[in-house]
Amino acid sequence: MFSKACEYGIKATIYIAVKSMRQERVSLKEIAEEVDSPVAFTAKILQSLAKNGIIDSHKGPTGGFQIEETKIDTIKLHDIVHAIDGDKIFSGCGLGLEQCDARQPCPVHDKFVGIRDNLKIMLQNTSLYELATGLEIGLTHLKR
Amino acid sequence: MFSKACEYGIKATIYIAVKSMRQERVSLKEIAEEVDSPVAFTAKILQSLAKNGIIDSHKGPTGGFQIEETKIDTIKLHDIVHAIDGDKIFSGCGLGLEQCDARQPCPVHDKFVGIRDNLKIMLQNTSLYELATGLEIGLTHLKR
DNA sequence: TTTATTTAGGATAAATTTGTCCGAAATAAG
DNA sequence: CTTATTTCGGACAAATTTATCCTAAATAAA
Repeated sequence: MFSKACEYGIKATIYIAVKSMRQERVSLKEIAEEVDSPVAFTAKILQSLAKNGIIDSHKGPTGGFQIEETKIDTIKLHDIVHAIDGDKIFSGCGLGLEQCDARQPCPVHDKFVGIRDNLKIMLQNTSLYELATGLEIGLTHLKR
Repeated sequence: MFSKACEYGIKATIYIAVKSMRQERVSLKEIAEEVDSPVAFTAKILQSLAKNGIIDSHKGPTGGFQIEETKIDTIKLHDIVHAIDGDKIFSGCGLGLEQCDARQPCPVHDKFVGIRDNLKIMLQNTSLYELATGLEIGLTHLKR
């Protein structure tokens, strides 16, 4: 469903959010450990999240990643996925046709659109805040 | 959402079904043309569909692919996807965790399961017959 | 100012998916 | 039986995704 890059990116962002709610900055190394993801690859993903304004990055000693606390509940899962994978998940024909819409649909158009709308709505309605809170209170986990 | 292999496989199967309803067998070449897919790659996909009993294949002159007419309305989109991609679309954690279930969920577990159940139900409820019929009466299309 | 630490970013490599090529096997028809 | 046609199946190649490595740039602290 999601690419590996997205999986790592979502996990990392949630972890950063939890720490940010405690006014703590986290290093790439710590993130990769806590999220069980390859360090260098995770670095790339965090880079693109930073470029997209989802997270803040700081170089040097005491550097690391963090998220503005006020942003944590405005950021949605949708924003994270979009920053990493673009909108290819949300657009395009289910069977790969160039021209496919309600007027000239492919055989699965309607059914496919329905599912994808569900996905999009879910992503747009899920806030980073609720994901981070669930993790912080031990309701959910990020490793293994 | 679907792999390229799946996209080609679904389109090919629908096309074969339409022809089979007219008691016609179709060659790989014709399928690839009508479905706008790479010939050799399509051959591999048809091979695995044949091995999985979704379609029948016949070698030699007048050979080609077809689907038992009685099967056309019992075959579901789910069967095609499953034959090509296995059940990796239907199982596994949304964030790639090894252990993730209702008791020890990842942060997106519940939301993800909901979407995937929708997808599964849709695939299980969509028959090859309805897809083929829609194409035959010109309601849908497979090219471009 | 120097040093240690941390992210940025480019080059490269490994793995997977997508796609091609070609000879073998089957089989219908002359 | 021979030939032409069609799928089968293995080897190979290209493209994309995933992952690593290394140097540069920034920056905090001694």
